Amino acid sequence: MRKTTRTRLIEAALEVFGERGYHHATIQQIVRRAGTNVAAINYHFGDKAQFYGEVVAHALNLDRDAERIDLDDEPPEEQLRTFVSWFLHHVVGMHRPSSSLEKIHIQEMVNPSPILDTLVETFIRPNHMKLRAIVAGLLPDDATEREIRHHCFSVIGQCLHYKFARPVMDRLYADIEFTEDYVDALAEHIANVSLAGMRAVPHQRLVEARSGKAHQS
Amino acid sequence: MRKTTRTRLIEAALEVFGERGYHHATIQQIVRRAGTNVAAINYHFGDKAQFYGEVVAHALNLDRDAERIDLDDEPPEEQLRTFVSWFLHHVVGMHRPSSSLEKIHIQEMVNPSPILDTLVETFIRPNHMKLRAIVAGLLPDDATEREIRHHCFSVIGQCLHYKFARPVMDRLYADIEFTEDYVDALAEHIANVSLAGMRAVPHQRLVEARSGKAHQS
DNA sequence: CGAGATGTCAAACAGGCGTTTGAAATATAG
DNA sequence: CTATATTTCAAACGCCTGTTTGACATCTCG
Repeated sequence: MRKTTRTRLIEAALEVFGERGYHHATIQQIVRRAGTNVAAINYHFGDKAQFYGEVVAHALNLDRDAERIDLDDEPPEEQLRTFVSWFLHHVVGMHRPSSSLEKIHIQEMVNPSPILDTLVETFIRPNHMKLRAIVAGLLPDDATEREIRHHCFSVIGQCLHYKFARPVMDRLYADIEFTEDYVDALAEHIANVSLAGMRAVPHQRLVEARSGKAHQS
Repeated sequence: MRKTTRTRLIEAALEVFGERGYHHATIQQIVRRAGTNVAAINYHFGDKAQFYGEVVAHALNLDRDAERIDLDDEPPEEQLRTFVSWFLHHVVGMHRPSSSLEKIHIQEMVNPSPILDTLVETFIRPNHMKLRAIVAGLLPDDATEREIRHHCFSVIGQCLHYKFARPVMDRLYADIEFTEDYVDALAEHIANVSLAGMRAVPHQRLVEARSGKAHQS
């Protein structure tokens, strides 16, 4: 049995929404890629917004079945390295084409649509909590919520920069090529910086305590 | 003498382009804020693209006269802390309204227009080179180009994350408030992580050398 | 003053967008 | 097979872009 128009639309829309984002993607582009015409959107999904909602829901279902990283029996440092490498390769998707859900994830970050709430709860928060657990295991036991948060954001921020700042990077340094090996090296660098930052926390507290006393006296 | 329509247009456009970005900003919004009508754009600037070009050029001129950070006689660590704090407060612009040029800088990163080339050469590269000099001073003397670059991107990436990921952060943690004090704390955190990352470089080389030998044997 | 250059404005234009329509094609039942 | 429901399609609609037009107002200077 041939694919229904409905599924062809969803698959085409996954690509187009991933490439252009919700606002920039046009219904024309989607239906052309799906081999049908604009009225099909209205017939099957109502309007563009509802259509986008169903497309994201479909992508989230696909993702549920996808391979997951598991890093349970590794030491915490290795867990972080694995996570960073996975995040850089898959979510940031530098050398191989990343999945459509991850592309939409990126698009929603820079141009949020109402669907972002669902995306955060279903996709982003679980991944964030995974990282949070790793970071909490690397920081001292009495680390505050805020400290854990900040170190998580440091990790993610370093990774995402290579996605968001690509146009600027290419102009600053014309010779960067994001081969698979280079992304591996990037992952190692980011993990090293992050681990060093977390290991330095106890020492920083001493420094702060000292300057705190200096302020008081 | 009252302001000419031309300058009123440029000033209004600086705000609107900074808020919405080039593609999302409409001529209607700009001329309404400037108190004139759409034909003025065509008369004074030709079309929207040329208009945007002159607006950015104007913003770059304004920036030339703006206050600059100078961090010559401070120790390298303090230079980095000053830079991070300045970058977070001004470019990322978290608590007080950032300048229009910096808003446009952010907009162009996520949705590049042809003007990005000029922006990189005139505004971004100089700032990047300033950071590069600081980072080079903090790394070992034999640090490679690539190492310096990566540590620069780690610093900037951590900072910009608080701009680009704000919609997601607000949903992950509803209670974050970006007061001036909090941004100061963020700046300290980012500088700490980055400095720890750079100080760890010699140690990492030992580790790599060892694992390199292990691979060979 | 008053003619010519300069600046402003409301209105219309062309093009792209999402959406709707009504008829034609296809599939599904009785 | 016939009748009914479902799905597809080309065309048109209304809306909002950026752009252009031609008339009108304002300023400049001999």
